[in-house]
Amino acid sequence: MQAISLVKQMGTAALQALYQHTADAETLTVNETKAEFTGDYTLVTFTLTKPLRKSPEQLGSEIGEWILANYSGVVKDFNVIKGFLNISFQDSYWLKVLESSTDAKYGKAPANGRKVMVEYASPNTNKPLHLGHLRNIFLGWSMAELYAWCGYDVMRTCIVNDRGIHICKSMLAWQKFGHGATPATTGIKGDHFVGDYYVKFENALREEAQPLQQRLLAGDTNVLHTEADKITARAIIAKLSDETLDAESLKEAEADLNDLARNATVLMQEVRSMLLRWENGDEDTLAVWEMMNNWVYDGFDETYNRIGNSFDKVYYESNTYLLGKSYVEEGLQKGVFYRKADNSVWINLEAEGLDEKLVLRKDGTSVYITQDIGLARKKHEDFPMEESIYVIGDEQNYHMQVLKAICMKLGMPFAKGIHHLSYGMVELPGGRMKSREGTVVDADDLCDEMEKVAAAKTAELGKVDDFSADELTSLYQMLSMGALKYYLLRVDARKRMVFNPEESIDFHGVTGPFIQYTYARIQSVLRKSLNGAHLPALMKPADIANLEKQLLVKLEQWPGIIEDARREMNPSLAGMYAYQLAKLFNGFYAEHSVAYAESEEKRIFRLHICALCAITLRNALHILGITAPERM
RNA sequence: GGCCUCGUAGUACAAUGGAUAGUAUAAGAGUUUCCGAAGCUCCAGAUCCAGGUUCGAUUCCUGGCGAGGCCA
Repeated sequence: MQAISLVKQMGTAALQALYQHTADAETLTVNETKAEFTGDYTLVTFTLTKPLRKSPEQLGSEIGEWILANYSGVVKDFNVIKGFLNISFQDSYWLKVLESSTDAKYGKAPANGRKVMVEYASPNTNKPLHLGHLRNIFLGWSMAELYAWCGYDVMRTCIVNDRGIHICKSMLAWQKFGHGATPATTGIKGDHFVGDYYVKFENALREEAQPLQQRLLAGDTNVLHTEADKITARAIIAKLSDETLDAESLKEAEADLNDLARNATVLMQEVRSMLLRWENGDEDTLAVWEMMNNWVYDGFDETYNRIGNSFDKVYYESNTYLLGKSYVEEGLQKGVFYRKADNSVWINLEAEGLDEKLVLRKDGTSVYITQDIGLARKKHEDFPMEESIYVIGDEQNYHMQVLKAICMKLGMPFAKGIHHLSYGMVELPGGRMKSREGTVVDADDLCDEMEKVAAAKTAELGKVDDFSADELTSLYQMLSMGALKYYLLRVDARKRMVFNPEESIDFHGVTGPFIQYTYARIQSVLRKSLNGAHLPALMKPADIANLEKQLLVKLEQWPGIIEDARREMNPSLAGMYAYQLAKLFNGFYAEHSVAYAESEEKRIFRLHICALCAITLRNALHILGITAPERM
């Protein structure tokens, strides 16, 4: 049992025995004892004063005495300061932790027979991956690792948004301006190649739309094709001349007018007609579509490969976007959905605290949520999981609430297990990334940059001058990814975060390389001390120094930390833990010599501490998708 | 307009309602005859504002100010 649970258990037992007071262990407050006080763990007694009508000090003493008497095998001593009962454990309790020092999977849970699916990344095929995708991918990967570590059968999946108006834009631009160029003929990575044509399209569109917008502003609505658009435009134009309008509304109105102009262009007409051809299965259109998407996938694969990502199963929207419609009929029959006079289909989620939501348009086409219902069902047919995690940005919080609520109402068996791992956007020091302003940080560029820095720092220190070129490449990969992944994962997933390029390539402080360094350092000590031999059997030391004890206490927490991280879907807990452990180890290492310890018992004892620290650091990094190098 | 997040040192991040609110970075000063100095040690700085609940509030509630997002 984890020490913290043990203290809670002792607490509840004491309350029962002393006061016949039944308390749930989870209601007791137990913390690690602060460094300035004596003790390992602290039970807070303030909370008990009201039901038991005793002073916090009195409760502390009485419970302390009782625990000392009844748990003498575990508890060595206690002291009471105000409402804090500080408990010290026997050394033997902490020494037991080292029984795991030869277990490479210390803290890993056995298989529990449960299945979980993690969906993440989910890119569009019209743009290369960027920094935001990286946070998403690293989170998804790490969640999968956390679940696997906790004994689950995990499937990593991805839904590729490979159809729709956006990819048609790239296709049209390529047909118009590409002159048959390919990634192979130009030497440009496939996803960037296709992305470039998307940008070319947007530029051409802007050029065509601008004069139309000017004419609209001048009151000439004849540039529009439908009567409805003309009416809308007149309303906007009237609004624009309203001098009482605030700046924000003015901007909105201008944007609306701009949309009208864009949609009135020949280019947009061509794109829409291309989408129709695609939907009707036109062979030529499908051929171009397939060719260009494959270029993109080649590019994505290259990036996935260098960042160490892979999926067990990839879903394509082009295969799944029609699935949801079949559930609309089912929903209507169950009375969960209802049809309005205009033939559109809706669901009322007001009882769930949400709104009325459209699930089928009046023309019978599905909306995003309908497609998502279909995919959710399909996933469960493919892999009957208890839990299904969606790693998606927090701008889709509402959408995901709706998806879950609808699946619940439809009585889908997996509905309760749907979790939205909602993460915050990555921003730059100057604010949000904006493609129009060219501030989007490209994933490939970023990886290149990180590798350069890793190479430069490694060369500067000159510790691995004997490495081969391949070994160096592999090391730079580990270090650059260590820095980048740790930087993006150390922050609570739910929160917005700022990506500062300068800090992200720092190798000091709370960083991946700091932890990697600590690991490599321990490995070096173990190599030299053991000289290829096995770790000698643990010998009980005469005493345990403070820094040694702190390490044992920290190591003992590992299995609990990782379970917390999984349950809270927060990999940063594993990241923070790894940093704290590395930090503690470095402090210990500076103070105590391992190889030249004061006695043979101490030397072997410390070797065991080193071994378990190394194992735990390596495992913690592994869960973050980071590889720990033997030397660096 | 309706709904949802978030406001902590210069900056970036921590803190199940608990002890003097932690850590990193940026600045300065130390530290290598000995296991890896990408390390370690020392030295300062913060809870947006106003109320409320509580023995105790960064945390919970109400109002304000500020930032971001979603919906039509």
